[in-house]
Amino acid sequence: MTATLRGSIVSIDGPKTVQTTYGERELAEFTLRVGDRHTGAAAPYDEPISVAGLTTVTVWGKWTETAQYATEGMELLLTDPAEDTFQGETTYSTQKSSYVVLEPGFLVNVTDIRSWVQCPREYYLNKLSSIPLKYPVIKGTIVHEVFSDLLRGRSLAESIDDRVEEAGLELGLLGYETDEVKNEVRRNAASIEGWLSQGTLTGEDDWRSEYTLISPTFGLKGRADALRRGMPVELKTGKNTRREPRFHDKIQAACYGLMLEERGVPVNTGTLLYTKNTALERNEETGDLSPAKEFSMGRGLFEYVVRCRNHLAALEARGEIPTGYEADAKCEYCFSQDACMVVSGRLAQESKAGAIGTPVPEDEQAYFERFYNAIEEERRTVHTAYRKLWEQTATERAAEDRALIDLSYAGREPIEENRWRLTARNESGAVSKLRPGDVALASDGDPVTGHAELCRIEEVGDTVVVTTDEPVAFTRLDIYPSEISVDRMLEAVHDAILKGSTDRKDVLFGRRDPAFDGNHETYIDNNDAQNKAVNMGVTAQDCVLIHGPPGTGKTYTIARLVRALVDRGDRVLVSAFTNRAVDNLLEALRSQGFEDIVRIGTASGVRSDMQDLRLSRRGNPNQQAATLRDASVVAATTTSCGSRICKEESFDVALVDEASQLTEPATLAAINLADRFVLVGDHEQLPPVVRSENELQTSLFERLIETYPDASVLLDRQYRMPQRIQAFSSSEFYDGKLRPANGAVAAQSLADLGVSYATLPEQFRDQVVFIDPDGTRQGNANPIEADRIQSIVELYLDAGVEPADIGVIAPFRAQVAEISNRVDVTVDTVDRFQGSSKAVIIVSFVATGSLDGPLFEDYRRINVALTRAKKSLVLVGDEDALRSDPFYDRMCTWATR
DNA sequence: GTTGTGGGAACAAAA
Repeated sequence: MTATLRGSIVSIDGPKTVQTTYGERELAEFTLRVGDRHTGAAAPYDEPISVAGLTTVTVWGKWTETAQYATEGMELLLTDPAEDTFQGETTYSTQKSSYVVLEPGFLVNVTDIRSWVQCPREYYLNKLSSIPLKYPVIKGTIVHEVFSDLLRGRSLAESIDDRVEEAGLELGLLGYETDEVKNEVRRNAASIEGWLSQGTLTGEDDWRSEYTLISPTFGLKGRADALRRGMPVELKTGKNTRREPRFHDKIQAACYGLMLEERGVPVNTGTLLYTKNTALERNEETGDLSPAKEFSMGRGLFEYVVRCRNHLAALEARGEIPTGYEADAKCEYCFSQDACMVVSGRLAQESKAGAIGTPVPEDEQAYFERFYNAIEEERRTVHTAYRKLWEQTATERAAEDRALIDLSYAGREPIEENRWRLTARNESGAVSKLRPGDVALASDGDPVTGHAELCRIEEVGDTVVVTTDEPVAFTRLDIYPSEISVDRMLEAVHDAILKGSTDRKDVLFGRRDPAFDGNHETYIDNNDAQNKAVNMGVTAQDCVLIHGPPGTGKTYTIARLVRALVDRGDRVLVSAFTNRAVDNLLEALRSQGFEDIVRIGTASGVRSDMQDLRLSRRGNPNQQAATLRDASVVAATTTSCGSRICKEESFDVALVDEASQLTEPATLAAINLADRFVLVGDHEQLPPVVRSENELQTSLFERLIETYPDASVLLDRQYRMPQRIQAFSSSEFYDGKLRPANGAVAAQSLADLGVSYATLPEQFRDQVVFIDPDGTRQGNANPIEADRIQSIVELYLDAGVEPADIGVIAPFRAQVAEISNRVDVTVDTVDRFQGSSKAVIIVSFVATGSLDGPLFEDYRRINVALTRAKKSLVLVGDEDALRSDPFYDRMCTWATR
């Protein structure tokens, strides 16, 4: 147990030089505010020191550099501080065993520390563009996987065959053949195998591969390639014939060493495996044939790592862009020099390497900066979610539905691709936000200090089933907050501004109206707006915005448009935020007889009836690559559009559905890949999902439809709701322009299902009904309201409505659970109901007393709820509470007419 | 104070 002191910085004094009994020494003083729950929460295995009010912390020696980049308001953590009493007050200072950590809540990846040590500017450039599709990278990944397989006892030949085949698509896109790759991997792997077998002979080695480490104290996370006798081992596919490992390679291993020590295991040795070091590459100085280089690591290296991390975290907290001057990088040898200079040149940034080219216009620079900051703000909210892994107790996390705890581990079985399927029982029957297909953290009870493995969920009911690379006897499953969408957004903004054409940017920045050119034809003969939408899509030179309110047949229209574009010879990218929306669109396309589609996505993300279109990464390189390249339609989520596989592709048109639910950068990820784009959405329905409050909340769809109304078309005829139901939505959200497509739609009722209104109580004989059950909100649920909903569902069932035709919508998951326990029909949140509909919809408002809360404040959410019903709509809520808000007041008036 | 989807992370090169 190590004591820690943690607080927010109130003031900073120093660094300064003072005379001590040991001679001249540097010190800096921080005044900290300690003890507040937010800044004072320490890791559970540490002993937090609590101090009321302000306290002084003195840091000595090299820790004083912290004072140079720290600012007031940042958080500071001191481990194992020396306690002193000075003028009656307790003060703290660093001693030999202390670490000073700045902004411990900002989680830095170990690989980011590594690149920061190479050059801070390199770290920044890596954030702007992920590792591209390049052969050395793909080969490196394969060698890593083979290494892991060897540690798990798999045979070399089998592993190489399997792992190379697994990378088929990427290798194919790079123009590589399986055999040449296998040979090269074999050469790398042979040296590892030889070295490994030496260890096995002595029988002393105890191996663990792919070890996930999270550090609450140092604000670090990462996955070590392997541990050998508890010491970190890192694999490098390159060559290093010098005596010493490369410095930044050592740093990477030292990060893992530091995190292992934090868990109470002393670490003094690191190993780097340079797999190109074969007998042919004998070290000239030492004659060494081994690919392995051991080095000793200790306090000095660990402190250096922590100082680098502090510097990085401070710069991020201040929102500054690295210049390269922060460290002593040497630009003349740097492979990234050109990229670095281009970015500095185009964005008018200061950089050690210098700049080339002319800056992009000022409004583009400002745009880049605004979105960069907004995305980084979003990143910090991901970090906050991550931090809750250790700041909250298991019980607290379970109570907030962020984890399933107290599971009983039930066993494991090996499955394909060298993975494991693990099973546990959820005897308490607790529910959580975790859903099948999610990536989660499976642990032995503590995801931070215990053994944890990243997993993918297959099943979460009474039985919990996950798949992992390494087995773990798991008893707990936690939500895993991933930065991937944040990373992809940043990259998309970078690509749009720095690599985008002037034509495209003119439109994005409101400098030129979108152009249309070509002859009009009839594609859809019974709906003018839909036909106009297809025509605009076909004749667009830049972009089209298709506004599709509920039930207006937008999916059908899009599918027709895609076919028209392909008929003309265009290659089309079809995208949306969710897998569900992408698959819906493909369903419409296929129902129109179109099959020339490749679906990109994970096996668990793609709907089962679209799996036949899914392109596996595994397989023959040429074949997989040709399948992708020859497809005239490629479909993927916007996040997948930012993957390195999709980024290699180019399209004539990108068509993005549900575009109003996408942040602007996420939309860019898709449209960056095409010459022209079509956005389809409805900004009167749910907006993008973001945690931070900034420009990410407005979709590109919404911004452009306001800038270029002439490039938009409103699908104004809806096929879903009768006149009575659609009236409120039409007048409140669509200026009264939304109308039923025809008389039959307008007049539809339960009678169409063979249900007689006469069998329902008088009150329910209207298509819109309002019921006030006099319930009380308890937390996010309302049990009395739930009881009433149960009886209403039974009324409709008794009248002859099929269970599959009834849906219940509630604003909160707690109420969804409450109602689900009572009825046997679909019950879900508004957010999850968007895109679907039911004959009978019952809406539970939950709120009583007042309508406080963002869920009720966003009227678009209600628009979604009210427009899901095809025949009958029942609103259940506290009329007094609802009438306290003018919008809900109008809703009640409409419903109680 | 609340809703929600993505997809794990780390993969290379060298004066």
